[in-house]
Amino acid sequence: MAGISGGKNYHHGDLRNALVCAAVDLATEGGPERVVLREAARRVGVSPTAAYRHFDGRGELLRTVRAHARTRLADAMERAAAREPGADDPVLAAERRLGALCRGYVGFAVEHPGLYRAAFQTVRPTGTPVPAARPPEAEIRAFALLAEALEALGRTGGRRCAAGAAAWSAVHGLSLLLLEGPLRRLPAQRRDDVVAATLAMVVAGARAR
Amino acid sequence: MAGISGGKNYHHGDLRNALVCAAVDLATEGGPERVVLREAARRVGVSPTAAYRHFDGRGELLRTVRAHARTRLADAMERAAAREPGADDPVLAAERRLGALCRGYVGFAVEHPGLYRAAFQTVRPTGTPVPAARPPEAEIRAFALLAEALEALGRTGGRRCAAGAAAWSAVHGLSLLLLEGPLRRLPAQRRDDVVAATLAMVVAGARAR
DNA sequence: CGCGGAATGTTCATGCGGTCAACATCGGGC
DNA sequence: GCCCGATGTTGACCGCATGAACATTCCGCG
Repeated sequence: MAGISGGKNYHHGDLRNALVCAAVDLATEGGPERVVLREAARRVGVSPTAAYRHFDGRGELLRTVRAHARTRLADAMERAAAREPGADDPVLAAERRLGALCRGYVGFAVEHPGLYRAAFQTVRPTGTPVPAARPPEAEIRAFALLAEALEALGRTGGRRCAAGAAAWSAVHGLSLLLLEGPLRRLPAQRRDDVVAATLAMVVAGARAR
Repeated sequence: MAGISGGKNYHHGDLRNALVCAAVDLATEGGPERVVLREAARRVGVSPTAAYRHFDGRGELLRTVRAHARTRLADAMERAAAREPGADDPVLAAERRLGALCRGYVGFAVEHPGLYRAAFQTVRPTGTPVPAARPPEAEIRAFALLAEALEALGRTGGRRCAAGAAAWSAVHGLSLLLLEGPLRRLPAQRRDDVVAATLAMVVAGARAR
């Protein structure tokens, strides 16, 4: 795993970065709950408390992983959309793009379950204060991509955000049901059926608007 | 909280039950991650290890809470559907029922965030073996309710399960985004918009089938 | 009626994780 | 060349899960 952000160069050289990479690996392997300070430090070969020079604690480490994971998710969606063949009909093209983005979303979730869960699971580990209020989903590119695709699909009834959130709900819920919910361990065939049905619902919802 | 299942009557009298109730309370207050053996035991006034006479460990306690939460969710959905006025047109009635079930679902999630999360969050606490494979979503009444409502709505193209899962994905994803996802802290007005948009998508998906 | 085993709880101990305070070390600027 | 601050380390404390050994209580059987 290459460096993620700029780094220092003192004793270790690049501890913050190294810890983030280790933490991302941990999340990839076992989801956010396995992102554990001591283990990250261990993997980097440093004492547990060293991390406190770079992070406010486990919480901030997790938040950093989350940002990373969200970026990778959006990248995966864009790659999926880029692979999608274009179409002459702009509406058809827009529908295809929407579908491809959704498939990219769910595909990422299925391929990197741990990382995906880390991207959204906002479970504050016991007694953490509620974070400051921010404009809701502004910084989440995955959402923006869906909302844009829906907008391109035509009249979203002035409710661009709501429509985007609906589509997002569908792919997010599907991903979680498949990953850690009751649909995990669904045979591949039926899983594809479910994914197809959900995509159909999303597209139908966009059309019907 | 009244008893949930049959109980013993030895030393404590009804320890298993008392522990389950305490655990459900904990989940209600702070979600599954706050369902912690020691605290449940503390609340019941018993030593931590006493719980091991009744549960295999924290995991089983959580599973019990989960079953309880799922039942309550389905109950809430049925209550919501029962409150919904009927309609002469059977299709309209079916659509109304589907909508009511979905609102009941999301409403339960919003009203009892912790319990709702406990109902589905299947995060095994580090290194638990994968549970035995079972018929996927058989025992989850919430899902069955949605699938039935969709079926009543007409031709589900032989893909009853898939269609149900799609609807389920939508309400589940919506609930989680609202609860612990990036949509939490959305002002009430916009939240209603998002819920409405999602329901519209579900119904449109059912129509378009 | 009373005894003995099983069911139920308790105490003690181990190991892991988060976090803090005090201490050690290194590196670069003066 | 020295000193301060940035970076790490040690040691300690606390909560949690869990297992082993021990204590207590109940209940059925003789």
